[in-house]
Amino acid sequence: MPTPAPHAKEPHDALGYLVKHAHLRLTALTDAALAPLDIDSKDFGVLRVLVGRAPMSQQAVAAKLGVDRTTMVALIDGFEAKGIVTRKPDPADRRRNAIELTGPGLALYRKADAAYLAAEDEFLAPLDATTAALFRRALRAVLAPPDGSDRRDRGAD
Amino acid sequence: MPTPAPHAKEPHDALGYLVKHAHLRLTALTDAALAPLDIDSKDFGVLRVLVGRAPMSQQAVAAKLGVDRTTMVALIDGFEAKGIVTRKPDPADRRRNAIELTGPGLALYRKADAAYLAAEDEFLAPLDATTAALFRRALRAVLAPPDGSDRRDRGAD
DNA sequence: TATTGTTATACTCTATAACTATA
DNA sequence: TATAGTTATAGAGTATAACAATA
Repeated sequence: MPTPAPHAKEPHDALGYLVKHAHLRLTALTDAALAPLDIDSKDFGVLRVLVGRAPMSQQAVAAKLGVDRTTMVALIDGFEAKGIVTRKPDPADRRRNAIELTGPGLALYRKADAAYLAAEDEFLAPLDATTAALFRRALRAVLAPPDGSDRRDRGAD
Repeated sequence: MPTPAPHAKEPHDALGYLVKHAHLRLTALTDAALAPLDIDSKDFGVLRVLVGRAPMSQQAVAAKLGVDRTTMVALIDGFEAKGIVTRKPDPADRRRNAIELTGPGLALYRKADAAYLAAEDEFLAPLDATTAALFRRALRAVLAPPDGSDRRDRGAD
């Protein structure tokens, strides 16, 4: 038989579909959880970089998140307007802006962190604790830089 | 309780970061694997819906993939121009286009499927077989319809 | 009146290029 | 010259709205 019968595969079994929709669902959950605080998942990613660290330049934050420095401008604009961060010229190098969480910004982060963790828990609810931990470990393993391979991180949060 | 010291969390520990970058990496791998066939991951998703099934309307394909019907138009345009699918009015309902894989389209799908599976394997390479299977099951579980009022375990797939 | 495919349009997101001020 | 931040612009991707053909 030259042409074996084509078998109908369920598209939803493709790993790409599963991972993509896992991402969509998790983002929807975290966005919804953070919405009452008037921030979204991407904003929270920035807060997470800033918290508990010395003031950073916008470019350093951008690099940590894998986004372009031009993309950071609007994000920091919004944070500054809300009083979440301060943006002052770095005395050591006045080309740089030193970005630092304010008191209210830190308070906001704490609420956001709780909301974010609750959303994570909701996302992982179908898994028992052991499986959830293994799931997390598997994700880390899969993202560990494959030696000798060229890898490019893109995008925030 | 004057505000406990803010702890610096590694942003890359957030589940959202892990899932997002897993998606980015897997997409990069599958896109690269499919590029020699002149298709990408999204095209492959469409092929996967069409293969081994009776001809479908554009809208049905779009719904299966969770995209808008207007988005399907250009995708099918490209496939038709390449001779991968035929697009003829459905005799039963002439508003519909019956989309069907051609012979060359099926041959292309077979090559694409092999390439896609190889990319999946590369993605999962850091995991042993048992963990990889568990990872897949966990993804399915996490995507199981959240509206299911009845929380009962349904034995995986 | 509702639905399928189509087109035109708008919107979101993000990157590239160019400008400024510093170094 | 080179770098950080800013601005304006462009591109990719996808959705919304309107229209023709069909039901």
